[in-house]
Amino acid sequence: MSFPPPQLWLLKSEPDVFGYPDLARLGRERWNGVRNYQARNFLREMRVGDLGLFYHSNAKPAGVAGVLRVVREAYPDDLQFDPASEYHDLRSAAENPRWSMVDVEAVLAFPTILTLDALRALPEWANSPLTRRGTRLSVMPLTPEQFCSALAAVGLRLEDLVANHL
DNA sequence: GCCAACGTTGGC
DNA sequence: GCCAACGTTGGC
Repeated sequence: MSFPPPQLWLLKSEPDVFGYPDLARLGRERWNGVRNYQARNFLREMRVGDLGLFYHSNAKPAGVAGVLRVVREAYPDDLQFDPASEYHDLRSAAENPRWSMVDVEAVLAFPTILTLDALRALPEWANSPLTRRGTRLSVMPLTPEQFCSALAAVGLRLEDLVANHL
């Protein structure tokens, strides 16, 4: 794999608002609207080339729908200064923006949704904020074991992902 | 700095 | 639609 090795992430979105198929159609999009400091800090750690799982929350079924890649590192979230947006933040100053976004591109749609139940069945995911009760973090780092076990659970291999889609 | 009230997340 | 769990706000 390339050097430095990419960091791995999981990013949640509600598919009724923006789902993996929307990203696949657009090719590339801003990941904006994150309004939680811990999640924002993870966005700021992302580097071009990092890979992420696109997770559908508040969905039937909830689960991972595809793989994405970071194509632009953190810069000010456009919506915080948009009065028409529900993500408008009056307390965010233009000279010191409070919220960040990255740009991501679609890499690969999972052949089927990897459901939350299926993730819970994977030992690698036992301690993830995703599966732990009561945590609502919308952007989180993944271990290589978590990432690869999720791929494997839908019949994908990291080598194939790298060879065919990156 | 405490903490009650409130708003949001997100599975069910 | 319910509601548990959590983060944020704001009075004190």
